[in-house]
Amino acid sequence: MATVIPHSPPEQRIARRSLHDEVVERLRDLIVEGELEPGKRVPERVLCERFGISRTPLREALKVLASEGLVELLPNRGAVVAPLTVTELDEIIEVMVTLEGLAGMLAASRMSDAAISEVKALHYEMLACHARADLHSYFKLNQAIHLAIIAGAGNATLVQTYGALNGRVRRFRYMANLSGERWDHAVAEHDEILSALTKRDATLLSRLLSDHLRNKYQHLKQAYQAGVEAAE
Amino acid sequence: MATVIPHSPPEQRIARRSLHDEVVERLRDLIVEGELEPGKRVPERVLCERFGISRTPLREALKVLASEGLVELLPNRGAVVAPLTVTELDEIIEVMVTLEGLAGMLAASRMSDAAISEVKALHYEMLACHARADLHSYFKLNQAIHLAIIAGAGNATLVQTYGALNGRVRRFRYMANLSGERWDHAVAEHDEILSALTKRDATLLSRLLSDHLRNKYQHLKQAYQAGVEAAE
DNA sequence: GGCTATCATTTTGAATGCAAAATTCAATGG
DNA sequence: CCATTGAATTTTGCATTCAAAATGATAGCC
Repeated sequence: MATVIPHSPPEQRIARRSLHDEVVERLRDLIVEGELEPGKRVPERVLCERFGISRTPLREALKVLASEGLVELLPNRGAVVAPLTVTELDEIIEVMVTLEGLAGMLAASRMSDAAISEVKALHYEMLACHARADLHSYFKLNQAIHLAIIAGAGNATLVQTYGALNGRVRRFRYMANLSGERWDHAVAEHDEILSALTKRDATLLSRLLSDHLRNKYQHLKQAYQAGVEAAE
Repeated sequence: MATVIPHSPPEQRIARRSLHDEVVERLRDLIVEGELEPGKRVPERVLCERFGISRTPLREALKVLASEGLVELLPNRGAVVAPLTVTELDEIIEVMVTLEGLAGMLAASRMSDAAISEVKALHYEMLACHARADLHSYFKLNQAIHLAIIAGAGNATLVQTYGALNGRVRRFRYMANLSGERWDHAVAEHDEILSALTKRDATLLSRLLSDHLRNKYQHLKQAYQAGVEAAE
């Protein structure tokens, strides 16, 4: 019995999109982009009507998203968009920090020059957004840079694992209203990151990426908790 | 809009087991324990009969397991038990090594004395199995020790993430026929691990756990590739 | 007036049914 | 004899249906 295949086949990805997969993706987007409020119940009926499908593929999609941690299924009581406790958030970030570190370590040696150039291009686009104070585009490019480096590690499992965690926290991370000072600091960190990547300094890149995410989250959390207290 | 809940609720886990969850678990076990051969097609019909259920909950379970990477769904062509390429295996281990390192770092400071004592007990049970050359029980206890340390990190997300990856490779890891020398070495590494944990030396424990997994896999892979070549 | 109990309605969990795609297998032609 | 084609059968994808649980509403009681 061969449990492991000696080397991977070409793996064409032409696979026709099933209705089920379509729904998983669209529903995931709705949740990740924050269009569906966390903690709110999501009756199957309204989603069916929204997507124009029957309950069977919708329920399949809900189970999948539940296993990803994006929705919570209450037995006999339907689905709710999974709320994040700060504890869970801390935990997820802790793991993501580690994975970013791994990505940096690997990407430094494995990324092609072309891929590094692309990151550089994204970086300068991001600087442009910073200069224009275009927060939304800045976030998009920021994410793109991080995902590019993760992908640059050449480890599909890492990409997938990171992606699953990222999906759970992205909603929260977009909430940040960067103060000018913090924003400048984040940009400075990104400069260092790009520099380390260009020099292919694995240890440094790894540390910078980990620290960057830790810092980003630290400030996000402070801002959030200040907001909570102000609201009370 | 509160995206994050300030602190976590008691979170009672009395939830009645739905038929769907039951099937996910049983099917996962069948795959992880190697009872279903990788790469083999799994017609819905035979699984339905095996579990005595209809296709609806079974199909839901298949989608979930597909999202965990344990089965592959070929559109209109059913499910196959996901085969592991050596590339994927390398990737998964790379991530698991990192996560073990994180677990060690955290567990060293966060585990309770009682939890450490339990690990110690498992360790000595494992030594007994080593002495008796009881490989199967040894593997079980080995897994239990690693899972206990991962759990000792006090990070549910880490447990879940590690568990998902572990499920994909466990089948393969059990295949190992440890040579006497390698087995002795693994036991020696475990001694060091227990010592570092007892001393709560985070850095050391982290490094030992990472190295241990890397070594274990390295040898497993060599043995496997030797086996493949011998079979040719 | 407020609270509980009972019943109607809605919603979920799972089985069944139906159409489309894939697989099987036999027959035909080279 | 082997390859190819095409119908019969099986299998999958999704919709529909049915039963059980939960929700909401109304009436009765304190």
